[in-house]
Amino acid sequence: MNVTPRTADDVLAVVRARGGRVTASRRAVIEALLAGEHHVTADEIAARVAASHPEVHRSTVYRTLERLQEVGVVTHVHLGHGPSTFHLADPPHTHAVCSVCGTVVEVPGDALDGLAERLRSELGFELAAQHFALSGRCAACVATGASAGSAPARSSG
Amino acid sequence: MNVTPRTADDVLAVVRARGGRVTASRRAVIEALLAGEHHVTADEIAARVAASHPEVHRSTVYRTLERLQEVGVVTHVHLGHGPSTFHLADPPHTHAVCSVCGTVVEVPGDALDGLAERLRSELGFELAAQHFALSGRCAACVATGASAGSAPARSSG
DNA sequence: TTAGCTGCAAAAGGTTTGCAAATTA
DNA sequence: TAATTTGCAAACCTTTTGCAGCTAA
Repeated sequence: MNVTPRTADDVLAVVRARGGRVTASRRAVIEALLAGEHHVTADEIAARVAASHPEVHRSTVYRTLERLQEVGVVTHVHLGHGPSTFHLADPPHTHAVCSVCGTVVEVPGDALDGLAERLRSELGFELAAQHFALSGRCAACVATGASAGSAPARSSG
Repeated sequence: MNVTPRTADDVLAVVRARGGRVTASRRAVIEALLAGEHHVTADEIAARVAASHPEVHRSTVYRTLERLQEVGVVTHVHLGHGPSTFHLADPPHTHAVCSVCGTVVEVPGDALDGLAERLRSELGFELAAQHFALSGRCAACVATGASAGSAPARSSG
């Protein structure tokens, strides 16, 4: 049932179609999502929104993100120890996060097909590969021999 | 370098071998880990510890868990939206969490070998499959047709 | 003795919630 | 009008930190 709208109006149309209401706050959140990098935290979205709409409260951002996920146009991913990150629903793909330097690697969409197949046949488990990130060490850190220890990279100090 | 001790004394021996000190608090935390289910949150550990050692503060639990991870006898996994869960270091295996009912499925250790191989050859990425859980729907929920919506199972209300 | 632990209290994120006022459909 | 949505403030939960005293080695 997921769509992949590319404009704020598209997204808002879906929201309205599902009985949600179109408001300035929501448009602002959606635009922040459209303008953002691949992975944006709720806090970053709130900051972007605040730039043009200082009135919009963080709680509204959270509630809007929740609604957008219900509608199916937004997804969140747990990239690491920090906060969740959000992005517009995209063609299925997975993320792999380096536990040393925090780099996010995009994993080809079909890389988990075999695993998904096996989980389904052996355990009846239907994999949703987008919801959680894989963890490990990126090529650079493997080369350097760097190790994560117990204090992996944090987004902020 | 990871070992898999099965008694508190074994674990404490490793701690001492690494320059750590053996204390009542640490023994209590380790015993809570030994007694616990597969996946235990820091809070649950604190509760167990408090039963016999009311003096032990939550912060001590966290610091002890940190130390035990440095030593390599404890691991933590992000099972879902909630807090991290800890367990004694075990032979490598992965967890798959049902986003509907929260059931944790143990995934055979070699199930991710193919993926790991591919990540390594294509991206140079060294997968650490134990650190994050996979997400999806378990056999039961697939059968029922249940869907996660935006409010997946929580561990506590 | 001395480096490492501990308890305590307080703070730091990240996220949620109750409520009354404002707003959309 | 009726149901949603919002802002605000405050709470909540998990985890971290500063510090002074205690303790294992």
